[in-house]
Amino acid sequence: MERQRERGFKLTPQRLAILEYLDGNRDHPAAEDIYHNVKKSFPTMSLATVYNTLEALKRRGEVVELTIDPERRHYDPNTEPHHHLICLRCKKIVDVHKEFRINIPPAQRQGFRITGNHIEFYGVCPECTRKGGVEMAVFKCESCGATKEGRCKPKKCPKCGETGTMSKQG
Amino acid sequence: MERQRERGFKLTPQRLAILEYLDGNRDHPAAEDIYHNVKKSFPTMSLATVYNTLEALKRRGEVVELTIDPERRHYDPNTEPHHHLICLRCKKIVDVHKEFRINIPPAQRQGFRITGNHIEFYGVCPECTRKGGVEMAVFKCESCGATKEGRCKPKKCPKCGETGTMSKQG
DNA sequence: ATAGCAGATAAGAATGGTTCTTGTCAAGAA
DNA sequence: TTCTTGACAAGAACCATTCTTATCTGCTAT
Repeated sequence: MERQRERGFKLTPQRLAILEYLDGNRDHPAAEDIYHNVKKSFPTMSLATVYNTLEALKRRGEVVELTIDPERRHYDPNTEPHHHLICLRCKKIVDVHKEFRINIPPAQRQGFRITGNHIEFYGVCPECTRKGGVEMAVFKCESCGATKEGRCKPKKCPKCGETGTMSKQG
Repeated sequence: MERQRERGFKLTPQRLAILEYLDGNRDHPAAEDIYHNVKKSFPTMSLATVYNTLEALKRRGEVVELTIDPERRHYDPNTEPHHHLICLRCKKIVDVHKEFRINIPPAQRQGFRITGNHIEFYGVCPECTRKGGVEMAVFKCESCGATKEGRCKPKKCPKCGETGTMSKQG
């Protein structure tokens, strides 16, 4: 990811913190995820700044907005064209780094000038497949103590929004 | 589309009106679109009823929810697996009725059990291509009088929400 | 330097699509 | 009839996102 002060994009400490969190991140975080994580090392960070920065990065093509999840938008710092695998159980999103040569015949093209495509593969991730049947577990947040029932460990606490703090309860 | 009273789904007049509006509709309407149009012939219709009905139809697999547009959810009464063409200018969504044989190699599958896929083709629709350059026009709603500037005729009035009421202003 | 400008920030209000709540009502069962 | 169930309308609540406002900071030209 470019980190230069150029074309009216000022690299402020806040933006740098967001860029650093995003850099190499493969979790497709939502704005709130970014906010909560960057806030740890930058307590005065505002959610509006996260949105502003994401908007600027989007315009500069340094981040891609994913509209896979109807609840919230997710952001992908990986801007090379790629596709996504979506777990229908735990809603996890993972990248697919393979080019598929899909040529849509002119008859189906309906006059459109096609410039790109994106494939969403739906399925069940290995973790959820393993927990296969109806097996349920309770997960507790180490940070705020909230609990949640589910088949897979939630990436993010549904209460306090922290990521990576949920662990399986005996 | 099935129109039978079965498995706890009561075919009330409201639901019938929604089903009739949806049946054969190729415009991928949002909940608000359905609400405004059904309201014409059913003035007491509530937006909550539209959402309830869409939820019920979704659970019964009679309608598919599209999360292509980050602004609002769109509903497609065409439940056969198909793909979509999206105009990046006017945000129009049209169906692509062709099966693409995409087999994702096990190395890329990352342990997922794949059950389906959906391809979004991005491009520019024929209407927007025609208006190619920077040409802009003003469109006025015949219903509420609101005006909007743009390259293509908006399907829906941004103010009153009626569809098909926008026409080009001299 | 100093003033002035442009863009960034924090805080919180506003927006708007979706969901929830409440009270009412109609249809079918007992 | 009375009970139960589900649907309805109206509006409140919710929550992700956007907007507004008032600072604040770092440039630039005077």
